[in-house]
Amino acid sequence: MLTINYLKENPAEVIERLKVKNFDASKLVQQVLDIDQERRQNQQELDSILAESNALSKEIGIMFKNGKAAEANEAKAKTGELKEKSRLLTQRSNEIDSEIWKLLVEIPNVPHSSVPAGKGEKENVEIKSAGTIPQLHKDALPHWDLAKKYDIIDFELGNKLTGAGFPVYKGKGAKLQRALINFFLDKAEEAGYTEVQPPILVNEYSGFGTGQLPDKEGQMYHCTLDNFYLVPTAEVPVTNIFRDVILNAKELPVQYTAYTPCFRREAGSYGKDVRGLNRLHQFDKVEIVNVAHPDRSYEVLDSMVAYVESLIKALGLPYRILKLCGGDTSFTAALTYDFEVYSAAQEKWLEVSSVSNFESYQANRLKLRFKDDNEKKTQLAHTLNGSALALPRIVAALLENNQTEDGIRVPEVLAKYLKFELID
RNA sequence: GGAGAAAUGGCAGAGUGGUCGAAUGCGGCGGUCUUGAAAACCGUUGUCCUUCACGGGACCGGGGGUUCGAAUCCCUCUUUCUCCGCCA
Repeated sequence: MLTINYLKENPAEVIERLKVKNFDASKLVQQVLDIDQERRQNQQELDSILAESNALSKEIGIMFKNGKAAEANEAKAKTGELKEKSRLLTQRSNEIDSEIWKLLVEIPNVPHSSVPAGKGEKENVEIKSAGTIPQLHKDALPHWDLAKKYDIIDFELGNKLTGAGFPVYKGKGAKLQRALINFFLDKAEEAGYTEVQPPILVNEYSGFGTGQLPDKEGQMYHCTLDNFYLVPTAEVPVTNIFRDVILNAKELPVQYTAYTPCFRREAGSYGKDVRGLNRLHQFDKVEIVNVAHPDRSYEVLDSMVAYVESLIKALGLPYRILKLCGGDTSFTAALTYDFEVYSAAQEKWLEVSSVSNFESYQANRLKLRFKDDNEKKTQLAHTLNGSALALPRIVAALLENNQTEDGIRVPEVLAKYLKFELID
């Protein structure tokens, strides 16, 4: 969430820039400012009451020590009124805090000044397009048919075990998954990321920290008995490693990578785009997470974009990079680049990565701060993350684009992870 | 799952109702000394809210309570450790 101080200092700017996200913040911002005014006044009153009562208690203690019990008991009588006052002020203070909190979580992150206005996908700006779209032979098949033909992914079986959107990878299909995960993790390590294996169930504090809760509750699978959520992305557990943490400025940027399965309910998204691997309830993904100094977070974002691009290039897939418009940029992000690869048999661009700078929006929820050795104050850090990469659509594109009459060629970079060059 | 013990500052570890935000040691930072380093010595060393500032307030695992006053007493939750049971 945005900090109150930021809202207080730049109310007009916040309102103006949120229009790019098609969000009218004017009312919310005003409400926050009004309540904050009250909060401060309330706090001051409470503090002075407490100061008075602290002083009185101290005096009473000294009186008892000096054997002046009668005086002490007299003084005690005076405390009743102070207690009642402080009780009321404390109660009001709690109410105010929760009111402010409710308002703040409803205000989206302010988009970066370079984010174009726009309502949806169509207004996203293509900033780069590269690679060659392959000419497929005339009997070329979409990946779901290839999966069946070579018996590498079984959608019906997953349907039997769990339900739609939970495929079973078999034989060379399973090995391809494993190879991709290892390839992505090894590359991330080379790029300076530390590998972590986080839990894939998280508590509600973690869900809140990265912004999935409270508003996107319905996107996650919820284990109600223990109140845990299945992670929709490794971003959640990995970023929450830094919840309530104060880093030393020298440690920045911190770079973590993790492979996890990801679980998404995808409620309400049935229909045309969900065939085969295009949209699943469970999928594998390697994520990269950065915690950066505010002054350098956009450099870090650029480096992440370059890194993700290098992965897609290495796999030999045609791709394009989009800068998302305001309407498509998520609630919590300030700036997002999407990567899409071209899946030649479906003749479709598939989103395989989303790289975002959240600036201090998540950090404020997480209380993730850093401190310079020679500075007294702590400062909120910036958080960034990106898929590097999500497997299913990469697999879909690889299968479709690399199909030949003899079988499906496997990218050369995976050679050291696989004992075969052809899926046949 | 059952029984018991514990949770204090970066770490270790005092503190069982009153000037305790908290002794002491280690570590960190600054300094003296040194050609440099070590040792020794001196100083400093948590977070948050509020205030232009002085100052004030909150925090000793989380929440609640008792009391004029709580790190200290009570309730509750969480976590850790030990023992038993179960188990990959």
